[in-house]
Amino acid sequence: MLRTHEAGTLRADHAGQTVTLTGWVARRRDHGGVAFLDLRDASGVAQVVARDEVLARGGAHDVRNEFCVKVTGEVRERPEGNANPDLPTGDIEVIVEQLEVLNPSAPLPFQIDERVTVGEEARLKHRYLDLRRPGASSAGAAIRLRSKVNAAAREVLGARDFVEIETPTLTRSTPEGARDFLVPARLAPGSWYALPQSPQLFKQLLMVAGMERYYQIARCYRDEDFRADRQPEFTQLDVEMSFVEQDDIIELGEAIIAALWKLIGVELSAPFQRMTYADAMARYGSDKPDLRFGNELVECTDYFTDTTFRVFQADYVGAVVMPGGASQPRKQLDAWQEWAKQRGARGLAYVLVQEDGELGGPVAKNLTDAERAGLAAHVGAKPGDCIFFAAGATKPSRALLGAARLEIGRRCDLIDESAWSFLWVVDAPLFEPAADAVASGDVAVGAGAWTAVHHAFTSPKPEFVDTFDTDPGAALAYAYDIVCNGNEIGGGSIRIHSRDVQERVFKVMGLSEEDAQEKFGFLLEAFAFGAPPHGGIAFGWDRIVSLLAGTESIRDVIAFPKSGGGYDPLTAAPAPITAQQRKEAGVDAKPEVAGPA
RNA sequence: GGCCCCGUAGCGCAGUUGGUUAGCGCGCCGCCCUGUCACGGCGGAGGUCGCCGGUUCGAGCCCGGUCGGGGUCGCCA
Repeated sequence: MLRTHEAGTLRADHAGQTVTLTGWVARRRDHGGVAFLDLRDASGVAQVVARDEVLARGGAHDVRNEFCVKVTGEVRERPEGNANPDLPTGDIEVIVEQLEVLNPSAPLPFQIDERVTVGEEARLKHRYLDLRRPGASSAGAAIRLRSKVNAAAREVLGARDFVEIETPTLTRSTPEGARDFLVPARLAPGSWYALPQSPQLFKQLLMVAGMERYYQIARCYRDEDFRADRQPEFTQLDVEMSFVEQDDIIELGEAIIAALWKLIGVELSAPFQRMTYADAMARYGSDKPDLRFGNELVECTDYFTDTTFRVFQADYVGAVVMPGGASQPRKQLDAWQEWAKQRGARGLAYVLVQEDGELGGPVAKNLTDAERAGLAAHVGAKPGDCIFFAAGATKPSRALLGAARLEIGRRCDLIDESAWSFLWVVDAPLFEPAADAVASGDVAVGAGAWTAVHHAFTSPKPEFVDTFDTDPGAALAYAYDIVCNGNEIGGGSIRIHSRDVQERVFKVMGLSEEDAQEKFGFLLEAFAFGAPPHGGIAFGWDRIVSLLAGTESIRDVIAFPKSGGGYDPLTAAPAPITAQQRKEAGVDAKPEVAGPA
């Protein structure tokens, strides 16, 4: 090693020792006759003092920020009154005897200082400098935490005899949910690999292979539009087990999550709360409710069952209360309408509960005296509150109210930011009407009236095995999602292992025998050879690390993230290819026509 | 793809109703400084105001378009 000690580890009991440190000049305070350098390495910072002959020989005056240097000198307790209580190494300093510049630094594109704010674009373009920035909330600290998170998960899984197995990243395009990234196959012009959206099919094959307990910290690829919490390549902790039931996977999931949160000093008590999908939707208008605060939706359909107000003559009427919302200025209430319209709703009806208990707002005068009399009590509103209503089809109305609940939680400061709320959402429907999926632009896998909510290999719960194809709308999936503070951080299911059930599921989805063979033939064939009952789960690793690190975005926990549009500001990828590359890749090969168009 | 916000010096930002030479902090360069710790002092350099077009006597500012970034909804089993 070029050094004998790490800068951040020096303490008063090192006094008298001659040490050699290596690192970067974090800051210099040059007094002419004496110069102080803060020398930073990964362990922290130590003050280095250069004086007299070292100064005279030159060097110390010329050293600037972020020069990479090697310093040899004696550790000394700082003179009386000069200790710095803000630094772990503040009691000591190193008196330079030798200073060697290992590598100078060009002027920096931005300052490497935890106090200075720098825009994300600049930080990503010079990510290696961004990662060099110190501090507990720095990007570098998040990346280091991520490594510990990986290790903790491996420890839990290793102790339970899980096998870590890598699966291909060049694979076949299969109709899952998202758009595939495609890679041209040079040796088969006109044919393409796809990057996996997840190792789903491979991990099921590994169960057929008798591995019994598989996991992988797997990179996944989905070619979809961007969001703050989305990257075109992202990471899952992917797990699959044979001979298990839902409770086994849930118990394992809780053990992993508990081990991760222990890293940040949080002791979680298992088992976590469970809630049915139906409950979550009814009470929170979301399949991933944030339980750090209450303020639940209130069902009002029955309350208004005989109403004369036409807006409330709907399949569903629900409400959510905004505490203290009655005092919002008109402009603010109008802004809520805009907010609702942005979400595709017509608006957001509201009633203001005045301090004297009278109801105000445009909706109130459309209600009968009897409706007005009991309304505040029915929804649990107090004088001074605002009641928001949604009426119409059940699903979108609840979604709107759920979004309003979250917005109210934020605006009214109802969320306990120090709390960790974990829950499992279970008993989701197995299918949804394909019309819903098509209406929302989804690409239905099959041509049927129904499409899988989770994916086509999710088993119905045992009690629906006989009836799911005669009454698809009622069937519940043997699936589970884990939710933390309103974020879905993982989800999985017990898979179908029976040929018969799988064929019936495909049939409900309108997937013909031939289609199924064409798309998943290799999996179906594998299942013919004594496939064991199995199930698993995948955790959204980036989001989990982001929650643990307390960062706004998953970008902060990825070493080299992409910015909007899938662009990498550092390498400037994606980039054009040469004509030669294009020719070799076979990108322009004309596929053979399969049949009449 | 829809909607909203932002592009001014290397970085972070200000710039009034459209009006003379576009400012501030940090950083950068030079000189000075022996106990600082976000050291300090003096001096200096650095700008096609994202780009194209329009309105105007005159545009950083107003209008249209475009590119880039961020957010949000759609989408993401």
